[in-house]
Amino acid sequence: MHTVISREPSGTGLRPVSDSGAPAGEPRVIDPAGLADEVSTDESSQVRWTWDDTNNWYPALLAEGVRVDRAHDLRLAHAVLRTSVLSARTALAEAGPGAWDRLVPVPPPGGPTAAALLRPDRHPGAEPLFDLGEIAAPTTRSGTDRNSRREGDERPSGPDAPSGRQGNGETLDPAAELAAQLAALKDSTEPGRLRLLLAAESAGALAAAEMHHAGLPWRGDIHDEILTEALGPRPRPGLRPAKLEALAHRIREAIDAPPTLNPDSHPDLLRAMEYAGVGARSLRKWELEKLDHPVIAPLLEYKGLYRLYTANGWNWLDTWAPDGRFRMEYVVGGVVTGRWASTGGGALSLPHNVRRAVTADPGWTFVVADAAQLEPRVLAALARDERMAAAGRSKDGANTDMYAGIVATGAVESREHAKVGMLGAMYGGTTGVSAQVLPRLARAFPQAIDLVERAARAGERGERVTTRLGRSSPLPGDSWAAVQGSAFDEDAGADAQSRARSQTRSWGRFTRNFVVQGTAAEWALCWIASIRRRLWAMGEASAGATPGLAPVPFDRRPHLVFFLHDEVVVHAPAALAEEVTREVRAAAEEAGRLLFGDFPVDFPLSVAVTESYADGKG
DNA sequence: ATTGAGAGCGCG
DNA sequence: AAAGCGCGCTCTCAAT
Repeated sequence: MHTVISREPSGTGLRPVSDSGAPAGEPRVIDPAGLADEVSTDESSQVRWTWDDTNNWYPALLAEGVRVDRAHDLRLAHAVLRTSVLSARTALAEAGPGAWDRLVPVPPPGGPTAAALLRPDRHPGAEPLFDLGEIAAPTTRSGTDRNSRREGDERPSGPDAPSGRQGNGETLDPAAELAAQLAALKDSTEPGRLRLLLAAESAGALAAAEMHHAGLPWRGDIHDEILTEALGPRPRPGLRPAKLEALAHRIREAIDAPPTLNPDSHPDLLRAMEYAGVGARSLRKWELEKLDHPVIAPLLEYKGLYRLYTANGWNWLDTWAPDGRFRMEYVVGGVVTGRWASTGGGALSLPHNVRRAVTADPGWTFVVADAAQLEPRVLAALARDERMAAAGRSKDGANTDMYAGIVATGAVESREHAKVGMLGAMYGGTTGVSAQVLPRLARAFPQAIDLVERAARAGERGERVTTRLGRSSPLPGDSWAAVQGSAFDEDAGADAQSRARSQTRSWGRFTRNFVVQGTAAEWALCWIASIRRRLWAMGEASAGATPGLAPVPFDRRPHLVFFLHDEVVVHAPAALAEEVTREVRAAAEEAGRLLFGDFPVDFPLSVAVTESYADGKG
């Protein structure tokens, strides 16, 4: 049972729709302010709340203390059904692109991204889901404060935000779209897989909104301590931190450069180094490390600290975690493979050296869980390669390292060879150790290697490939075909041909990786969907909720605070850490079964219970 | 002043 | 050791 929530001229529309897409009751229009009550009283009946974009509705509900169990995000679902080969022969996919294809993700409210997206110059050709015309235009930001939070950034959201109409005047009819999607599922070649994918995608959208709402606990004082220790005290605006300034001085001395040399200017620095005879042809870390010259040590140290200062320094702290929480702006399904992306704050590349600032609240703790060697295990299951799966299976409950297991089969000599060999197989490596051991892996695990090879060949032919649950890769763009075509011209030069060949192989590497990375993303989506359901269920009893009274909000129970491709962080009352650990492990088993049924593949986790994220593996 | 590129590095 | 997949972010510099 679905309830479609929509923005109507006279209020918020609620339409009951059966799983077949037929109306299942009288549509109603309610006062937008009453939506939270409506949702919370209906939550017991297992309704799937259906809306255009989760971020248009859910943040406001969370703000009122209402958690949603199940949802259907029409924008995300449409994107999957539009491109999946499993639903290619359905009315939805055969219809031309429409308003639902032009939607862009709605940013979570209250953050810098929401304000930035209101600028009319963003996303030419695409329209945000809210109507620009009805929202006061923010003042244009200057370059220097582009990343700073400001007063007045809040935009209307949830029931107050117009969602029925787009900026270009096209209308979105959520009920009609739901009906089209349910029909597409029914008519697809693998309804079960696609249904699971859409459910997982929408559950992910709920989890992302919840993680944004709760925020990642962030100790600004510890972060400042890390920075001060590494860089010296926070400098006045426009100046370098003391340690960076000192290193800049040493760099100039080592290459006899004038005090005006700015080490941040790559061309200038490279020229000065050439003049001093350092022999560097780039400033890449791993190339500098090969050189022997007095400038190398201070330069490498400078680069490291410079990175910390510019990417995760005091400005970052002010912008992204000013109040003890880092509120990540996840973009669910933001990567072609189905992985999440993020905007702002670099949430998905949080450097290890600042993770010490991620500290649990007093009386609470983190459960940090990481799926060990997720992608090779996914590949083994995807290819139904029993021998590779067996290499990764845990013996007597011990946490088996899959790469060690591969070594134990005798296929390769060392763990390192197993690792780079598998990575090369999944990424399409053609050189070095990875290429050397590939034939041995192919002999030992023919099914698994064959799967990625076939995916690569398909991509090279310009075909789509598809993940376990049905997410298909995009077709190469028009310029791809143009380059291919030009290689077949009568007068095609050698470089046109080699360009075409290199492009072909490159797309093959993309599709080769797509099936593995994309299926791993689906496993992870199922994992967090299961975790969030389990945490909610266990929290009800343990949080001391009283029947008849308002339930304890999700962020006063064990709850997800971070998700990073194959890793989660749960923030939980310390006393519940063991129970949380059990549930997180059970969720991993459940995810494996959902994707691969009874195929005997293990997805072991490494789990740490810790006050600080820095202690949770690395 | 603003914008787009290239370089480089962080994460999985 | 620095190839091969997927991202976001910040810097400089040249073009507008």
